[in-house]
Formats: sequence, structure tokens, C-alpha cells
Amino acid sequence: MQPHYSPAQVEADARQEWEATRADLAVEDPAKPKYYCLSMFPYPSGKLHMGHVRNYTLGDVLARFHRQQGYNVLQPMGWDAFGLPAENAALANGVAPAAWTYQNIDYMRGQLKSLGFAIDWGREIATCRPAYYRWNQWLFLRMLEKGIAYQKTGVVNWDPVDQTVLANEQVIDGRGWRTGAPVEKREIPMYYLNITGYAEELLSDLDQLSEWPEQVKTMQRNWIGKSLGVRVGFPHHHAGGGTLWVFTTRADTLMGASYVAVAPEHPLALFAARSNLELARFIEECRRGGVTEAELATQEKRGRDTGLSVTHPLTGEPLPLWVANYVLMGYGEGAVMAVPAHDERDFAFARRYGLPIRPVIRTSAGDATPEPWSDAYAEHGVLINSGRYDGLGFDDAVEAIAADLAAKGLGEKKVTYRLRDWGISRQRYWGTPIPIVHCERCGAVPVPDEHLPVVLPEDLVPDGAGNPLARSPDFAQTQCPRCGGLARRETDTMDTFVDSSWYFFRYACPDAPAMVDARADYWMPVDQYIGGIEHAILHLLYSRFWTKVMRDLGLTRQTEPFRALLTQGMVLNHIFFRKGAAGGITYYAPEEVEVTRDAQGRVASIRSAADGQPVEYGGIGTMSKSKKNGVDPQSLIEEYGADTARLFMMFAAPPEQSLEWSDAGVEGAFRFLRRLWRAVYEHVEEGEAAPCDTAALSAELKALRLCTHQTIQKVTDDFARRHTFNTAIAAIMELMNRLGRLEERTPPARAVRQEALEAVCLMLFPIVPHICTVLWRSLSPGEPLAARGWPAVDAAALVEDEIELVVQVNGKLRGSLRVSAQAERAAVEALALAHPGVQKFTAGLAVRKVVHVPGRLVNIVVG
RNA sequence: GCCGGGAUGGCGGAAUCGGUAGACGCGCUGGACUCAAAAUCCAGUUUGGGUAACCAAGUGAGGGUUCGAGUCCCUCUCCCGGCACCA
Repeated sequence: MQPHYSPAQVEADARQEWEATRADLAVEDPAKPKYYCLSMFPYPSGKLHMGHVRNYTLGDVLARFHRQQGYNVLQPMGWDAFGLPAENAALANGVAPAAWTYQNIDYMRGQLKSLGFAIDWGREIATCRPAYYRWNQWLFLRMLEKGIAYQKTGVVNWDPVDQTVLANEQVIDGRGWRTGAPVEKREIPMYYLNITGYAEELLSDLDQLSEWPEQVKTMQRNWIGKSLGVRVGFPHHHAGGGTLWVFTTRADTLMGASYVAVAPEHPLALFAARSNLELARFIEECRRGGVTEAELATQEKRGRDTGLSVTHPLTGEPLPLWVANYVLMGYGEGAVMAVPAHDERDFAFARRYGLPIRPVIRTSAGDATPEPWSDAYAEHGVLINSGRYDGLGFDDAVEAIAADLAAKGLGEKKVTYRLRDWGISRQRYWGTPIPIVHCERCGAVPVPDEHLPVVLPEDLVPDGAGNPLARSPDFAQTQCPRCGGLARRETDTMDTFVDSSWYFFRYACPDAPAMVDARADYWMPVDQYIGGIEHAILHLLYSRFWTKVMRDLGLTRQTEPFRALLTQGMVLNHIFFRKGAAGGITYYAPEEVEVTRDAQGRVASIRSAADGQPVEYGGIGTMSKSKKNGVDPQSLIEEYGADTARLFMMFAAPPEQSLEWSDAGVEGAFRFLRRLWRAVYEHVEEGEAAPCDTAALSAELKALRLCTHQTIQKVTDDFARRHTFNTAIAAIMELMNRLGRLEERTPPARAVRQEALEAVCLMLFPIVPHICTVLWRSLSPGEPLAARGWPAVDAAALVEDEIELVVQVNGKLRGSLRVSAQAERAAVEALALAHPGVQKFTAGLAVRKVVHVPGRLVNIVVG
């Protein structure tokens, strides 16, 4: 055995052993319990960053740990290979997205391999390959047949200079990222998936997901946003007459409605604008800006009177009809009834525009609602000023009002969801082509299954001005599958969330001639899913939806894809940027800027290292390609080895916590591995350790054995239940420190040391597999580490004769006692009262109470 | 703006069910080894007072519940994630 730890040699050596034994291969075996351990696949952005290292190390630790516990483990890897960054790279460098993506995949695969993850690489998939995305197309066609997929218009960000649709990310302060031009909202036809049809099931099935973080389930529940309310009709005689429908959860306040507001895109708004120039101008103004909810929610609430009125369904009174920028066309009916007295937003709006405020609920604030707004105004209460409904409480009032509306045909109780249908059309090149052909005669015609996949040409290079597919005759021009006439392909591609909504099925059967085969029944569901908390809603919700659709199409028995979920916190780093003259934004990597500090250590200036000009500080945020603040792990791996990188990452913080990146402490992780190596070296150099009678050990050796088995117990719990690898590592370090203080070289001491070192290697193996694999050969020659499994706790070693108790006076620590584990309660309390450190504080005072928590403390209350 | 989290020494973090705050590691200080340095090892390291024993204060801020609060409740501040076209 080498006397010194050499990571490069050790890691090459260990990997050779794993390859020779095909240790990472996953084979379906009905005789063994299966464990499908999945980390969210990466977008191939170029290089791994520390967030990936964290994610994949967590997955690998759990995969290896479960393999040691006897599970048949599947840990696959692949690439979320379609997406916007490849198009951005094309814009920046003129390289085709396909070539750029494949190159990145090759480099990043090499990085993953160098980290020693136990991945079955035979199952690798890339979503940009036709063999994968043909099934996106195939399932889309099935959804179309079942009415789950359908077409309607949607609102997008439009850059009027580049004449192109922008992603929300590409809109900065309401302007296009490249042109600096103010973006506009534009309505275009798109394909939608009816996820709202599954809203109830997506909501109620959350209750089955006992191994998901409560936090994530709460976010999903709120996102789905089920609400019970009433759909209320306001008759009118405009644009040919009709009824304007709104949804409200506060039908009890209907008698306090003082106006009705519609979205700027609402047909009645457009109708009124035809004869109202001022209104038309306002609606035009509302088109400015982006489409995100955050932007709409924070913008100033503004509106205009249409001059039209609608009829209150119960009183028959005319109510003014307003257009308001805070009403969303895509949510509900695109119209709301406004009750300024009991809704904060309506209150502010009514004050601003001088609209009436009519209190109709008696709240804890009383019967009136004077300025300023108080949250109490929104409380439920007894109805007032509401005619025949006066005196009713919330539930009774809603019932009565809904019944009266129903009698007039102007309302009904209704359940609605905040969740909106999933728009999957993207006006982009690098994605799955939507398998539709547009024919002048036949309309939108689905591509027949036998023509799938509709292959995306890989040689196009986007230039920022629209989708190159639309300008590619080879792709766009085709024949109508129905009439054979000249037709045009749909050139929109699918949202990349489609790709990631079912990739975990495909890993189970990557070469299946169908979307999935029987192997998916063996491996699914994923037993442990690991990924960033940023995916808590969208990706996870879409995957759950997709799985339910696949179930309804008879493709799987699963109703939920992920049994247990571990959401890792973000790895954060500083963000630096500079705004261009036109409003565009350029990011700088932390290593590209120089930060100077004043005498107090405060930041004095930030400048670009390249040109010396100032750069702005954007705070800290997630490591990402687009913000250029990712840290490449490569230099860390090269300098210290993969094991040190993995150990440091797991030791830095518990998985769910976000982590501001710093490499301070990497040295410490490396030093620990070096100490471990030396401890094993010194031990094995003395020859084989013979087993001994553990019942006849000295007190010191018995205490050490106790420590070993307490550590196994704690580490097992930390791995299996808590997933706190940082505390598991700390416990192992403590055991190693303890072992280092044992000087004794007698046969019993050597036996106890052998047992401890073996346990340490087995427990550390999931985290630092290379060094443990190699150390094990010397520690236990002839028996592979894999054959040993996870170390077992010896209950006999855990028995303690004496325990330590803490003594408090009035809750303050005043001393400690060592007592026999069998000591009587009264005897322990007498000892505590007699303790000299305690008597100092009890002298002359009456003991009022003694709180005794057995095995922990005695608290003496005096005074 | 809305939804979900978080805040503990100089730093990363620990304290798992309301019971010893600061485990483990980094950094720093001192010492050993060395011609010297690196590496390694040993000791110390929340703050204030004290040679020390020890005492007091202390977990973002303010209030509360309790024999006892980092942990539970209320109010607030700041930071992170998400908000449907970044993935």
C-alpha cells in the first residue's frame, strides 16, 4: 500500500475496477427490491457548474448507499438538450445549435465521468435526438385526438425592432434584451394542453406524496389555486347585447358592487374603443410591457371608463363598465366585479377614479370603510345595506345570492382554478417540431403516425430575427397528408418542458420501439428524485400531468412519477453586469471583474478586468449560464481530485439549504482524506488484525467501540431519513479524531481499530467512493467492498452504564452529574440538589419545583 | 405585488420531539518538528469582565407563551427561489 494519498492514481484505479466489474450497470431483476434514483438531467450549457456537482453528488450518494443496502439500483443520466441557450450561442458565435449542443454534451459527459458517478451510461438520452422527440410528437397527436391538446390564441412578448417573439428572460425592464426596444404584447394562435382538466387530480393526489417536502406541496396547491365561488352574469345591450360573466369568491358582497372591469383585450373593451379615441389610446398603452404576472401585479393599477354600463343582476341598477390593466384576459372570464369596500385593489382603484365605495359587510372594523384601507375590510362578516340579505353570514349569503342568480339564469356556484392551460407553442427553432400541417383546403391537419418523426433540420443557424424554420422551404413546404395539395408545416416548436415531462420513463427503456415498454413498469415510479427547488412548481407539475395523461392513454400504470423528492437549495454566486446604451444587458463572470474595497471592507468599486470600466453589482443569485456566474468544478477536480470535490460539496451544507459559493474549506476536506489514508496505512502496515472478544474489552476500548456503533447508528439515520450528509461526515470525522487519540497497539486495540476503520470506509464510500474502494483492498483483502454492504449496529456495543445529566437552576446551566443509568429518580434529584455549583444559587431560597427530564436534565426552580 | 423558504462566532454550518447554543470544518493565534520553509502534529479561539475558578450577555429586530425558546405564537426587516417563453 502506498504511504501517501495520491488522488489521481487512486481515482483512475478505482474507476478501472468499477468498469471491469460493470458495477454501474442496471439490469431488471424482479427478485430484488428496485431503487430508481434520478437526478434532474442537465441542460448542456457548456460546462458543469457547482449546482450540478451538488445535485449529482447527492444522487450518487443515495444510489450507492441503497446499493450497499441491497437494492437493485438504476441511476441514469441524459441531456435536456433543446432550449434557448443554444440559439443564443448561435447568435453570439454563428455556430449551429445542434453542433454546439453535441459538443457541450461530449465535454460535460467527460466531466460527469471524472466525478465518478455510478451512472448506467448505456441508458443515456438526449432530448434533441429524433429517437426521443418523436414520442413528444406521437403523444401530442394522441392528446389532440382526445381533445387534451387544442388551439387558441395566447399573448407573447413582441420585439418590434427584431420582429421576433421574446422569452420572458429576454425582456429586461420592459425592453428587448438585444435591441433595447420597448416590448409589446401580441396575440398569436398557439397549441395548449388542457392541464386544468386534471387540476382536481393534481391537487388531491398531492396528499399521497408523503415523501415530498411539505413546502413543495404547498406551493403546488397554491399554484393550482382551487377556489369556490359564483359565476355572476351582468346583462348588457352592447355589441349586439349579451351577458358579461365574472367569477367571484365574494358573492356575499355582490350588493356592494359599484363597477365592473374588463381586461384591455376583452371584446367589450374593443367594442367601446371603436367610438372612443381616448379609450383606444389607453388600450394601446396597455399593450406596452411584458406579459409576466410579476410585471402585471406590480404595475400601477390604471383604468378608463368605457362609457358603457352593464346591469346589476339583482338590483337591475346600471353599473359603469371600466377597462383596467390589472384584469387578465387569460384568467377566468377576463372580467371582474369590483366591490371597493371589501377588496384592497378595488378600493385603491375606486379612490383613484372617484367611484362609489359601498360597505355591505359588518367587519371587526365596523360598518364603515373610511380611508386608509384596513385589512379588516376584507374579513367575512354579517351582511348590511344588502336589502333582503341583511343579517346573513358569509355561507348563507353566498347560498341565497347564488340561488337568486340561478333563478334568473344569471349565475351559478362554480369551482375555478388559478392554474391555466399549458401553452406549448414556441416560435423558436431549437425544439421539437409540432407535428401539424396547415393546408388551405383542409385546415390544421395532424401528421400521420407513419410520417413521424417530423425531423428538425440540424444545420440552421438562428439570427435573432424570427424562427429560421419559417424561412426554410425544405422544412416548411410540404404536402397535405389529407388532400395531397401544397401545404405548410407548423414551424412552431414545443416548450422544452415537454421534453422533461417524461424523460424518466424513457431511461427505463431507452431503445424501446414504442414510447415505453414493460421495463418502465419495472423501474417506475422514480423512488428518489433529486433536483433544484426552482423546479418546485412548473417542471414537477407538468411531469405529474404528463404521467396522468400517459396513464389515461394506457401507457403506464403509474399515476404519480416521483415517490420521494429531495429539493436541493440553489448554489449562489455574485452577479455582475453592465447595461448597454440601448438598454441591452451584458453579464460579467466573477473572475472577469476586479472588486476593490475601502478600509472598512465595504465594496468601493467594481471594474471589468478587461477594460477597467465600471461594472454594476446584481446581488447574489443562482449559478447560471445566462448570468455568467457559474463556477466550473474542473480546476477543483484537477487540483484535489473528485473525492475531495464531492466530500467538500456534501460537507458544506445540508442539501435543502441554499449555498453561497466559496471554496474556503476545500483544503480541509482534502486534509481529512489524507488523514484517513494515513490512518489506514499505519494500521495495515502492522499486519492483519485478529478478531477479539468484544465482551472483555478495557473501558477505553469499550468506549471506542461505543463511539463506532453510535456513529454507524447516526450516519445510517442521516443517510436514510434525514439526508443530512454534512452531519454524517462530521460524525465520521469525530470518530476518526477519537481513533487518532488511541495509541494502544495490543491485539484487542487493533481489532477495535480494524472494526472502526472498516465502518468508516463503508460509510464514507457513497460520498468518496474512489478512496474507499482502494483503501478497502488493503483493509480487507480478498473481499470486495460491494460484497460487504452497509455496516450493522451491534446493539450490545451501545449499552452504557453511566450517563451524564445537566443540572439547571431556574433554567440556567449550573453543573453536570454522572449517574448510573439505572439510578432512581429521587436519588438523581437528591444528587442534583446537593451539587456544589447548584447550592451556590439555591442557598437561602425555597425550592418551588424540580423538573426532571430522565436522561437529560434536572431543572431546580427556586425563588 | 402574490406564493414558498431562510437569517446562529471572523466564515460554512451543528443543536433531529421545547431541554448543555456554537458539534464538525475553515480561518486566525501560540507552540512542537525543521538550518529554514512546506507538510504534519499539539493547544487556544462567541462577546465583555477576571491570572484563574467563575460571572454576565448572546441565535436578524421587537413583543409573547413556558420551569426552560435558536426551536412555538404575534409584528417587522433583510436575503433567496418561483410567478406560467431561462431551465
